[in-house]
Amino acid sequence: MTAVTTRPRGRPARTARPVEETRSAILDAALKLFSERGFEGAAMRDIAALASVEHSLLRYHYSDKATLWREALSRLITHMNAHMATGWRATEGMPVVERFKVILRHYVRYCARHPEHARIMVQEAVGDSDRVAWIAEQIVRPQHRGLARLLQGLMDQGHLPRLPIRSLIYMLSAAAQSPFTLAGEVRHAYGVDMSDAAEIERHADALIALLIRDEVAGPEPGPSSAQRAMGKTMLGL
Amino acid sequence: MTAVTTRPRGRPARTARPVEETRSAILDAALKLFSERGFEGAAMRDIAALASVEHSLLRYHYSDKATLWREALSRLITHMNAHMATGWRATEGMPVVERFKVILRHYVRYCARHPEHARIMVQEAVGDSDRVAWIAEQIVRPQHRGLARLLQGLMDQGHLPRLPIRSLIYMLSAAAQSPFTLAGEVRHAYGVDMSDAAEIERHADALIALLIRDEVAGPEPGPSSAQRAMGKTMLGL
DNA sequence: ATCATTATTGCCCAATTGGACTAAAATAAC
DNA sequence: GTTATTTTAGTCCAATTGGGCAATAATGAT
Repeated sequence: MTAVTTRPRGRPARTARPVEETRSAILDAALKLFSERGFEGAAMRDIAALASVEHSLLRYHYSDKATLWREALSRLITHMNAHMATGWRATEGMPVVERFKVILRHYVRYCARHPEHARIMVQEAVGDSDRVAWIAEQIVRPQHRGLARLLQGLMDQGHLPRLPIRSLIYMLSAAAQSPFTLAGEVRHAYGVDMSDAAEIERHADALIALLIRDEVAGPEPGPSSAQRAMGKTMLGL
Repeated sequence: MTAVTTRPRGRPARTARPVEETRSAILDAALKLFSERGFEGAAMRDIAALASVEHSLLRYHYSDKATLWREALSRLITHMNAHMATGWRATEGMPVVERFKVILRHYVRYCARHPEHARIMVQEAVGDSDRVAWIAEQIVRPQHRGLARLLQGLMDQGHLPRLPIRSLIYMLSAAAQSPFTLAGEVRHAYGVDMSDAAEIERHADALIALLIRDEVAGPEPGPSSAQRAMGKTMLGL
């Protein structure tokens, strides 16, 4: 009565999927559930199910839950670095303001495509779990270092108000991420889908326009600040 | 053998604490743990322990976990409304820019004192739980309605660039909340305690200066935009 | 004084959790 | 072909989970 058609134990006949693909599927699933439910809330078995794999396999490839989390985030960082690096490289010779605008837009697009990123940051940035320390060391510090230099340059040239750099960095990145991190809320409150490409660009435009408010050019007496502000936005960015 | 000194079942002798205080302690604990670990991650028993109460009592006062969550958030909203209302009332006659600055500072202080608020918004703004819908209806929509009118006025008078209102609201509130929501990260990455009063005011200054960049006054030719930006910040806000 | 209601605890349960261990097929090494 | 290694699945376990329920002291009503 116990064994009628119980599937035999070990490795199944279909090893069509190469190992790396399996590992990647596991990390994808882990990232998704960790970001949606937090570390404790994400069950290993659910991650396994999402990756179409038995839950014991997670422990085979990644020795425990904390390791799985770290591996998933490591891969995310690698992707982010790759994405942002193209932005920095592509603008190497540019005047600093133009460069900043391009990089901002790049960043907004990344936030839109990877809302898990910001969500995990928020979920973990509390208490004293090892994970906060890991994030601060692996992600926040390197990222902020590069950004701080760029922002300092912009302030020195008067393209940005002279604010405490740390505040500026936090305001800037939060402003970039916010509508995507809160995409569910936006959908319910406004009926708008923030994964739509047009919405993404609109938000990038808005962020850039909020931060950089250059004069049109030259020393002409200039119109009222109201008219200036309006004209600016009409230009697209 | 089973019963040696087993405490008798029912209500204990010490009913020193009035009921309302118990209920309030439960909501405090619930808010704290929901914000730190998310809905699924927060265990009823842990909430109970934090409120120094047996876990069955939660089910007596609030029939189930979802109800407890809703009650905790309702009380949070009430507090927020009360806090912000004083800001709005206190500035009723003021010119719109000054009013905006005071209200912004008010909001930053609220964010600093109640980082749970933003953290819960982020954790829930995903998927299609009933909780997202509840938040959008109860919190986001009313709050944004009031803010939108104020921002529209500021744009019309040229104190803010003319951006899509929705984007502006999300950028603005995220920028206000960010360093407090991520306080753990800030502590690890910068060694700074964002609950410190001076840091709170510094961040409020930064936010205000980033958003409002009025001319000093009058139509004099004016210094370079670099000098202007610098002078501005030196003024405090 | 008696009785109903309120506020609280202790104990029970079925389901779920992270993890340990075992079984076995696929693959590579010889 | 045999053997070792890699990769997978199934089973068992102790702990924890949300929720159900009975017991009982405090409080209030009569």
